[in-house]
Amino acid sequence: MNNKQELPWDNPRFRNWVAVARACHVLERTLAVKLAPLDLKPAQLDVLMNLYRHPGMSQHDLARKLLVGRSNITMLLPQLEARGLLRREGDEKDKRILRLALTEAGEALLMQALKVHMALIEKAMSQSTPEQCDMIGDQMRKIYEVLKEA
Amino acid sequence: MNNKQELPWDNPRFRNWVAVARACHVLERTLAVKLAPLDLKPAQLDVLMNLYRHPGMSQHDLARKLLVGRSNITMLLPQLEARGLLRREGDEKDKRILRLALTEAGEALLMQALKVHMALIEKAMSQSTPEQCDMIGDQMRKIYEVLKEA
DNA sequence: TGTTTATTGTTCATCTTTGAACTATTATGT
DNA sequence: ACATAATAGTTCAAAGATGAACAATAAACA
Repeated sequence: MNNKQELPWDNPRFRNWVAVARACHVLERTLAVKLAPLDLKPAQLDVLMNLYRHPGMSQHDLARKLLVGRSNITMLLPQLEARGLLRREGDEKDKRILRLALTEAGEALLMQALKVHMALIEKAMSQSTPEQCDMIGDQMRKIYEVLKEA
Repeated sequence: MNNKQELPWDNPRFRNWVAVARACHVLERTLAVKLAPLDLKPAQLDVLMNLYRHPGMSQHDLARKLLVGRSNITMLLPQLEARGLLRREGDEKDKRILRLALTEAGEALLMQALKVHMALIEKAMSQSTPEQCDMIGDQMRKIYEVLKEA
């Protein structure tokens, strides 16, 4: 009669992870709306953020950071480059590599977008104490490490 | 000289949320890989899960649950229906509405997929104590509530 | 009742994302 | 040096997601 295995919904880990996924999804969606006035999408913001923190990175590095395919980057960058938000220049030693960096305009737009992003996250996480917030971050970093190489 | 506003990366809430988003992303990606043998994608699994828990729901309800547009559902369902995983039958009282339900085959496939999903989540969250896990879930549900109506 | 407004689901054009195949370049191993 | 592997980036076709416009139906209300 035991045709129904223990159902996932009875498992706290499952239920709680579903909540994580849902929260992520709404926040991403909301961010897209709030970013629209800047004519920027979340994926593009991710690019700008990474280039700000790691100027000179290659497209391959960027793809790995963003957890997307290389071709995705290839399709994504020309739009941003055409808007004068970033530069691509070939590495001198390794002619396969394109080094990426923000322009002034790119950095300026990033700062505007970060205000929006920041405000949204503040609002979302305003319910958590600093300790809770850090604990969440710690756990999530562990999850990332566990799954990264799986 | 204060040309750089306080940078988001100095803000714990920002850093920690980035970790949440990254963890979500890898888990989703990993799930897609592990689900491939069943010829099922995460989005399709979401559909099956919701129909299992809420049989008879409409496409509109499903779209809201999944946080996607109605047209997305319209494009998604025929594939699953053609595979005999679910039924769509018109509501008798309101002829606009299509009521959705899993078939036996759909339920069977769902159970297989849930094993995979469950195992992945167990692995990911194995580092957390039950208390931490519940706390994370509670916070995420709050975030969802805060953003849902924003 | 009859008219207006809302809701459900579909269609369609557009944009994104993806992965495989390809070119060019560098690294490795004999 | 030479052949073979691996790597960076691009191209392209296929699949997915999105939102606006639309048809059918139901609700609200005069």
